[in-house]
Amino acid sequence: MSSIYQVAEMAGVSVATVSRVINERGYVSEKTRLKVQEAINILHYTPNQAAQSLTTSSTKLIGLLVPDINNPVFLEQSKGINDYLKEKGYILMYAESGEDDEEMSNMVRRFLSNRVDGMILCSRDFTQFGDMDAIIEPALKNNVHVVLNGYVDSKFEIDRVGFDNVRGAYLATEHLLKMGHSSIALIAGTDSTISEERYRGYREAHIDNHVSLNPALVVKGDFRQHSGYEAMLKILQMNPRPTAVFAMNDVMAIGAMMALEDHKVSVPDEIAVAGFDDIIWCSLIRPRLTSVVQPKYEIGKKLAEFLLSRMNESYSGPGRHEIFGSRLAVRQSTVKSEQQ
Amino acid sequence: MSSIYQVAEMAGVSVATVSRVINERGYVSEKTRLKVQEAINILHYTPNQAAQSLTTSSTKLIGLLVPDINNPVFLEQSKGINDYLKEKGYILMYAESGEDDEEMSNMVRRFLSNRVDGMILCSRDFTQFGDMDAIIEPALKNNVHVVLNGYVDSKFEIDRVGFDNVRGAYLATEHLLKMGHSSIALIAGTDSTISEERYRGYREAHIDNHVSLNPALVVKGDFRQHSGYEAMLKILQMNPRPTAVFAMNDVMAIGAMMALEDHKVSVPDEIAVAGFDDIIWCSLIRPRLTSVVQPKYEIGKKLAEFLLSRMNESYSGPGRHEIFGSRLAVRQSTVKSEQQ
DNA sequence: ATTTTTTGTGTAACATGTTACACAATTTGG
DNA sequence: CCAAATTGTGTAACATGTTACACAAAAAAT
Repeated sequence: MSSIYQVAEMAGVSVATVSRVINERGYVSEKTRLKVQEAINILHYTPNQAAQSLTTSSTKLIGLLVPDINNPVFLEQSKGINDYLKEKGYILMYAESGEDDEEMSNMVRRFLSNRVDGMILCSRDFTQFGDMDAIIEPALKNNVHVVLNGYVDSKFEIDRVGFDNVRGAYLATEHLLKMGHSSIALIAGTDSTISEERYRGYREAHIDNHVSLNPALVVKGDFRQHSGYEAMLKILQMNPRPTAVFAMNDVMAIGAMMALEDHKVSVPDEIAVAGFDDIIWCSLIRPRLTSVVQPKYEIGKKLAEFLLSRMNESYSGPGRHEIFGSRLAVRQSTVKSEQQ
Repeated sequence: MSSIYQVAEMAGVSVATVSRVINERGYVSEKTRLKVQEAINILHYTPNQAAQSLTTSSTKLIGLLVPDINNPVFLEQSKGINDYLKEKGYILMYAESGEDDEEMSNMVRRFLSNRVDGMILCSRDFTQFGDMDAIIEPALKNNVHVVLNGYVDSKFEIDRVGFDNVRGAYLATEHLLKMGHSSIALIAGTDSTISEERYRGYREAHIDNHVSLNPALVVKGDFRQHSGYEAMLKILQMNPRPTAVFAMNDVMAIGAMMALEDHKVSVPDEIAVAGFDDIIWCSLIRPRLTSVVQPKYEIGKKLAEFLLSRMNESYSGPGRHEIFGSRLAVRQSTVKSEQQ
């Protein structure tokens, strides 16, 4: 790999001059500039970002940690982050943590070791980590800013971007109630703040609409497709059988729909189904899946925005907490054909 | 950000000793080791990878360039790459090029500037770039290895991993012919090697099965969903109307199916549809989409494998070219119910 | 007890850039 | 035409690590 010294030698100038040419800083005569430029081209020289960042102490690198790259939710969020950051000259360093405590800590350390200028951590639920603060402390103590997507109680002043899960679940449940269902099964996710909040929305909608809650209607899943399938099998056994199902995320809702298909139960005529997240699959599957719309792209963008404003110190106050609102996309899976 | 000097000072030893503790190299007494370890913990010190890579001239970073992170094909491929590389201690630097010449060149330069140890470039079709060699030359001239996913004529000895498009298209077409269709419309992609090859498979299957080709049945798309929808509208106008459609990728096939749905044409009874890539959506949509299976994950893995073998010099011969074989996943979209 | 070997630690050079400062060559102004 | 201002270039220090080499202390061998 060629270095600035080789370029300097080939051009017959000092390294300082080469640096000036590259960074277009200070005085350089046209004649010299051309000589240097030519040497650079011949050697295919590119400045070593590592060495560069030693002096400038900025790498233009942002660490992004997501639990699962394959999950459409995080994917779209990443897209929002990437679009915003790329434009500002930053480049992303992706890493997958798989909702694992240890792994998460490792990747944060790895980011620090690469001297990222900042990092964005995403998780379905940070509360599961015994001590989230311990994970991010190394970053903060070294003045590397961190923003979070999700739920945390932190003693640090940290920016977070979240989503109004209570309201979202409320909307979906209310919609089902308004469609005349009074027995709505719930496919829940793993124990987490996110699940709790979505449950709360489900609950409140019942209360506000004077429909009594039946704990027997709650079946637990793990946010993955297969668990949705399994949960639906259990629901089909129930007696009396619920006429509607609300799944805490789309992937489980889709699993549930597959179970219904396999058992020749028609959606929405016999059982209506609603999901959460509004991933792209909702419009692909038939009947199309009613779902709570989460502005994933915008959430990503906001995360990036928060981070950058911290980094360039245009903001340095207490931890901000932006909660994005919900909207329900009503589709075929909850609207009987004669009602359409 | 704390440095090795601060650790050394706090522990009352020299930087060399701290370095020894961190890298577990050379002799260090237990007592000293503990003192240093403690200082590291207090300061939350992490070695600066940038400085480290200055001396070791290895960053453990691999650049990965894909045209579109949102495309399920590249996504799964990335997963294969990531899984393989992560295990070996490498970390990925993702970048999106959007099938753009300029952008691609930029990102390669960016990778070099970050002194990646190697890079993997993916494209649907490299031939579209006027001079692909010019893009990768800076890397190769600096001894940074490059592997490609796709089609290129290069003067360099470069490893490539591809897929047998001719055979894949042949299988899909043959299947449709065997199902009794003699008039099969083709939704083609943008002009590219990939399209040419898939066309060749379509053509050869016709010839081998003694069915005459009808150029009027070919409609051009751009590999995106909407173009599949539009193409299908044109196909529906044809007279006589074809009884089957083969789309050069799944995304277009799905667009086509949506058009058929909107026009209440039943699949596969009135028109059979087959796609290419076997993305996850094939199993989500109804009827399930018959598609050519591309071992995306394995292709990603192979790319990573090729790269690493070049990097650690366990291989340094001429450019390898691995072509993965095809298989057809037959699903509902091409098999009439009474035949099931 | 002396020599040899092993263990433990520090000094200084190097990897690749940036940049403050010094100095020389031009150009400008009176 | 000479002082002042501007322009052009080099030297050397610094950023943060690794490591060869030197040297001292402790342990083992004779």
